[in-house]
Amino acid sequence: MVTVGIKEVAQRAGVSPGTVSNVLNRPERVAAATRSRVEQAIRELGFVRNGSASTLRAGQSRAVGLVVLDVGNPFFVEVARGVDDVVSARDHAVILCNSGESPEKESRNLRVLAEQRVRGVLITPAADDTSSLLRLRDRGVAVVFVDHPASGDVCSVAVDDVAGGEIAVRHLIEGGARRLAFVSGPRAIRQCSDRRRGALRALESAGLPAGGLADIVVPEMNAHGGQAAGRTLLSDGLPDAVFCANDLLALGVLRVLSQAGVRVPQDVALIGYDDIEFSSAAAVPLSSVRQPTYQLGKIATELLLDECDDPEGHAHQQIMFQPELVVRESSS
Amino acid sequence: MVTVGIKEVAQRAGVSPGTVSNVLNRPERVAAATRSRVEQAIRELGFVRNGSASTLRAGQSRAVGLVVLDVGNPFFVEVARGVDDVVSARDHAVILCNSGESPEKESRNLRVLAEQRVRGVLITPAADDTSSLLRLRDRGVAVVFVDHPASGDVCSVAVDDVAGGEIAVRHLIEGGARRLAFVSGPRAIRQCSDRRRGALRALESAGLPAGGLADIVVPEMNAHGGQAAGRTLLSDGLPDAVFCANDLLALGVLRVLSQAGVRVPQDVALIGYDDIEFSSAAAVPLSSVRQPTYQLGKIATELLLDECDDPEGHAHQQIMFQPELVVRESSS
DNA sequence: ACGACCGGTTGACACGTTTTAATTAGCGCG
DNA sequence: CGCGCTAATTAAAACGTGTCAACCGGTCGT
Repeated sequence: MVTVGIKEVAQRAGVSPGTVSNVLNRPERVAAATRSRVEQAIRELGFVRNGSASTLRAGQSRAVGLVVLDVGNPFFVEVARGVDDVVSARDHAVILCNSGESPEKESRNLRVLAEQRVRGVLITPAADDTSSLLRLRDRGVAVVFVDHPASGDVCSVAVDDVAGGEIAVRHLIEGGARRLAFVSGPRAIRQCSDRRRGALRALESAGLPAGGLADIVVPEMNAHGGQAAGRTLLSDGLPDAVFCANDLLALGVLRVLSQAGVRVPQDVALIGYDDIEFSSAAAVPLSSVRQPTYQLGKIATELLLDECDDPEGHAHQQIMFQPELVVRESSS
Repeated sequence: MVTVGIKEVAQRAGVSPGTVSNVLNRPERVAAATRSRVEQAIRELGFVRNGSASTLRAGQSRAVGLVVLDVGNPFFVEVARGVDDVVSARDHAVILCNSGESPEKESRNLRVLAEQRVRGVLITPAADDTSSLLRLRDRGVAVVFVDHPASGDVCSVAVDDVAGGEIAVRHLIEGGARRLAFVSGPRAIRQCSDRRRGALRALESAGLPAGGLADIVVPEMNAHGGQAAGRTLLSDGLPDAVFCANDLLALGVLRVLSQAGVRVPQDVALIGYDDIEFSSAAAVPLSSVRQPTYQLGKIATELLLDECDDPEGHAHQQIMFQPELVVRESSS
């Protein structure tokens, strides 16, 4: 493998390396004739710019990192689409990382991103301790929280999860439920604790005791976790209704209950969260709480790149969307 | 932002930059006392190695590219898990790219990967023209085809799609179907044409005319495409059975048919492909053709990294798995 | 006691690009 | 005809790391 660099191109085109660099980065500064000569040399030699060298010289790359809790969750895939569209439009790249809800994997990913000298990081933190992120920010890497509200000195884009939990549970109560269960991942995940807070608030408004909400915590917020939760529900005795912290959990629960002969919604009402595409196609179409997912990614990225492009004149914003109840068969 | 590099660390630890580099890359060559002094300096200064400089010096990065047809498809997400596990275990990183079945986006992605000087590329090609990939390979970037059989001079890991199409359609015929429809993405996608070939072969074995298979081609192999196909089926007149080139298409078809009052499988039998997790939880649990998805990613990555580590002593392999029929309600 | 040897460390250079200041060529105008 | 001006191009100096040959002080073997 012969390494063809900028100077081989220069030699072939009969110009200096600097001119080749100009053709690549500020074509308007070089005479048309020279430019086309250089471009031809590039084609003939199959030259590809060395990104590491550019990045080294520039001090930072034209990439941003996106760290999500679970790439297997369609919610985050949709967020990633929003991110990717904006990032591509601004001629940057995305490095997608999966933390799998684990703080250790998260910090490993952040280290890699720091080594790559990304311009900024979009992240849904796995734990409430965001100190390492703020350290990153102090080292000059812009940070925006996605689906995680922040305070004051950092940008964030989120959806009101307390409100979401509240409308979900209010809906279940209006359907006649009195004894409820809340299925979620670890409480350390903010989405889980907030949605639970909303649920409790709905109970309170309805004059029901907080004890009316049974907590079922599973280690991972996916369909397997949901199935485990479903088995717990079966052995512990069924409530009137189940509120799941996301749709994957709800689908898992639905599956186990159905196999055990429990009818949804007649025996147990069920509602999920995120309104992923598959929910409407489920065995029993799933009620859910819809979030502006694509927008979340899109706006977070715009905030991030704006901050990168003008770090001084940038005012941190905390944006909060409102979720929306989607009622289907599983709860009516 | 002060840039703290290897020499600031060296100065603080009272050693030369070369020694710091050795601590980072070959810790065994440096005396324990010196090493811990350097490590402490690293911690105190919050030093993070500059990946671009390493890559530049080394000539290639410790990353591989993974280019898939659709990150929204759980099939590829599962492949990506297999890739990620192996890549992480070998202390590398993966850059995930989405070609969206478009050759243009694919080549854009490949250019970025080439600029990043990745060690190798795992790719499910969007079109049959793989010449640009072979050019990449000649430039020293290892290439492994994923879910795409190759010939001779390149590694590949695939599943026998002709056999998959055949067992799917044989199953439908055994269930009594005579007039069939095949819903797929563009014929240029190899998976589509191969599965169709298998379907035709099954028809032939059963002594049925090739005209018994109606083709419905949609631009994208996702649930939206499936819904479009479903509407076409409704307006063109229903066949006895529908074979979809993947589960997302099948879920879309199922949805439209159900809404129109068509009963599955009584009025129309339906089978998908990939056996994604959601298929078993669908309104009518979906029959499908299962592939060793995680293995696909895992083995492809091992092949790739082996080739990178020993380019000379590497013999290209073409691995072909056999798919497996999974019968559920939608076809029985 | 002397040379060979060895583990540990150093310094300098190379990797490929971008950028800045300097140089040259071209041109109109006095 | 020469002056100054602009446009085009160039040469050289970074960016931060990895490597390699050289070096140094000490230990072992004869």
